[in-house]
Amino acid sequence: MENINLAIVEDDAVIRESLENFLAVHPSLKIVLIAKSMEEFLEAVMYASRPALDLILLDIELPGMSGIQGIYHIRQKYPEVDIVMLTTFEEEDKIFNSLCAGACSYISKRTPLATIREAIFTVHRGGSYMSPSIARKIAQHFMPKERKEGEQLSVRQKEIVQGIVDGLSYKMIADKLDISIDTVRDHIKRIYRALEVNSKAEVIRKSLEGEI
Amino acid sequence: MENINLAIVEDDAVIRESLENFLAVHPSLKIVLIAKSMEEFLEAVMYASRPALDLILLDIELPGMSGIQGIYHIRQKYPEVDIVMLTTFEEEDKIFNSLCAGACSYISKRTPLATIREAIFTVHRGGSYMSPSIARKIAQHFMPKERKEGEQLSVRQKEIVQGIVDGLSYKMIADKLDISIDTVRDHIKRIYRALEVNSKAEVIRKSLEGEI
DNA sequence: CCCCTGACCACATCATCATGCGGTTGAGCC
DNA sequence: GGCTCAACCGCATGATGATGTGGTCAGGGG
Repeated sequence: MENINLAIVEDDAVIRESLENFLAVHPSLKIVLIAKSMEEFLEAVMYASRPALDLILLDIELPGMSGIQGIYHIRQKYPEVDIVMLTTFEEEDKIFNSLCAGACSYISKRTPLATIREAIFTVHRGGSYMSPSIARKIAQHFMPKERKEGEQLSVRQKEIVQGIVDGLSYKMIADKLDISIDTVRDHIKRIYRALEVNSKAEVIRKSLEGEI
Repeated sequence: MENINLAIVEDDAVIRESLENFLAVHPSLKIVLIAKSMEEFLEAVMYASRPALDLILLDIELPGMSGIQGIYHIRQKYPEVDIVMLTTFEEEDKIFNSLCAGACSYISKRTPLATIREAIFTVHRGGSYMSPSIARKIAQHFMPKERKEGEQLSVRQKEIVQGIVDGLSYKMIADKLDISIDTVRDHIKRIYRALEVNSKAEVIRKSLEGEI
């Protein structure tokens, strides 16, 4: 029933070939393209007669263009293709840059081949698989950050912050909370001191990044 | 080697008991507490002599306090405990609210018991497991949002936006990009028109929420 | 060649923000 | 009762932001 056309972009010959050997024998998987770099991949898909690519296994550390840069190129040309990152790197910025660029799965190279294959099917079914350590980093990304003591805001102050984040002016916040604009100023002065900032911009950033 | 003390908070008797029956037989798992609501759970842990709880399986739709509210209470009292959400809901806001509150794993109730048990071990080892459909939603959360046509910014304009997001004043942006402050103003005017906003606040919010 | 566009710059004006100082009032605590 | 503290309010001043009008210059396309 499922029939998945996939591409592999990986510079390490050992990994590339072991992936190829393992995946190729599965009746539902068809490896339509293998490349050692993004440049080679992009070149190849140009000459290929629209291989109806479903999914790409993509390394990050590649010679020339990085895999993350590669994601942008792939999504520009083939927005429908699912991109699965397969890499040794587990740094947060690599993970988030990949996901922000449009990858839909991120797997460690230490993962057993059978699990990688499972992930391919999962992704193709509209799901996603993340290696456990990766998933934990992602979960932590959402968690409330640690705040220095004394950086807590009162309920009222949080209401004011919310107003700022919503793009309201002091006047509008005052109206909304039914207090004087000078009181709004007062609150904001204290908030700035508590958060050690001195502009609405910083408050918004801190708030949106979960540092409140 | 591993020995995990876990609690289950779940109001549905069928699910609760099937979880209990399945998990209890495993030699490494010890179910130290079972509750039908957050209130019952919080009551029970009060009287328990610090059961050295490692992990909690938590439902969202509970009578009384919701599971998401519960996460805050749990993390306040037991910051070290891993929280695994186990629920039928796959709405984005429930997922993200849970993760933001401090859950480190989110699993659909349709998941086979064996997989849930695996997830418990994975989480206890410092990893995380998300159901495929959940993981996909999380991945999509990071992806670049669709923009209305004409809302694209030039490279230079993006640099200006970056400056704004970083909390810089016009003057600082001008210095950084080595242009006049009036030019910065000029760029910002055009950016506001392109994004249909009229304050730095809105630009920061849009930018941080991936709408640029 | 002309036109258009993006990036650059200047000047002007009003609104909003940032910040300091001073003051009241009610809730909670020793 | 006296203390502290959050929330409330007012005033004042300098800095920054928002927006308009107008202009130069270089590069790409018809």
